[in-house]
Amino acid sequence: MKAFTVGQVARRAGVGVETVRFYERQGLLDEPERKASGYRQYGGGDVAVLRFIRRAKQLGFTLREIKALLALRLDGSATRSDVRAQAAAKLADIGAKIRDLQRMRDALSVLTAACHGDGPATGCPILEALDIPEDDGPGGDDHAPARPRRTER
Amino acid sequence: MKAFTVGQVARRAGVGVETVRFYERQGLLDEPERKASGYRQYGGGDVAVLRFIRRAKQLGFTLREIKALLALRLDGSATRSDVRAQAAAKLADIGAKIRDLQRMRDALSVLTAACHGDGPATGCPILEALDIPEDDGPGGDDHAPARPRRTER
DNA sequence: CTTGACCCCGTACCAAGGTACGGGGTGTAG
DNA sequence: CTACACCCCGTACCTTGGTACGGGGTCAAG
Repeated sequence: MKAFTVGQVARRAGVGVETVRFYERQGLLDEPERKASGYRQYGGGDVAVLRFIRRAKQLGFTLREIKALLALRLDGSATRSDVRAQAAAKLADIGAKIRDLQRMRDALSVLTAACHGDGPATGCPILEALDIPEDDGPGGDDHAPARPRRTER
Repeated sequence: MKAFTVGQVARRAGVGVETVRFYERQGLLDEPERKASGYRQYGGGDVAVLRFIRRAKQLGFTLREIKALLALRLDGSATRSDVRAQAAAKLADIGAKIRDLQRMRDALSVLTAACHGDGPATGCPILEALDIPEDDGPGGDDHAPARPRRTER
């Protein structure tokens, strides 16, 4: 029977010892058996779980979501469509992030293209585009947080 | 001379009062004049800076980077290419993030496509792909952190 | 002069995902 | 027996970008 210490299991999974303890505290990894000395004793399954966590993290899942996936894995009544639902949600999530970033990139590259030459930074279109002149009109309270507010004195 | 209180400047810029104080602490916003009572007094330029910060955040700049951009804006010796350099770095940064997310998305959608039917979750390709069998070979210490380590006992 | 909305300050707290520290016990090779 | 590496535990700390809290002062209207 192979039994690993926390350091061995960490090394096999490619994470740090503190991380293993952290995952245990977060409920991602079951509390292992202990030796008489109090040392944690892990088996091959624990290495698999740690690697699972690593891969899922690489796919963009949060620890909270990974915890749910691990629960599905052990839940006999869970179906594939449960797993697919998680994956689809994460795909939507990733897609939204990609679109956000693409919008940022496009806006910024337009600005960068408009900024040529080597004059003083003061007139640079990038800074100018950011530097919005003060809109002092009477309806100028755009984007104000939704909280109690008096009329401006 | 228009002088605003912190609440007024916050409302005009579309941020919270606490956020204005926070930006001041972070050095993004200069410490304003004070009235005898200690109340901060802002002018139109401060509103512009706060709006600048908002826009730059939308473009994906961190507060640290925005601080640098604000410094460039005021630095007479800064050139447009200084600004372009910042923008280019951020573009590279955003591009890298997009590619990371695209890789995640592709990997996950391949898995999702492979998981069909409605059987027990146990056999689902998504979970199986994550659940890496233990590679117990002699060279099996991949991805170990670079720190002092004894040979495995 | 009271009320209510606003302002002051410092400090604590939130999410996420760990990392580090310090004081102590264990395990084993030499 | 002595090293030395490893393990235990709890707690504090880190990053980013704020948000919340509590106790107190200020300002303008009624």
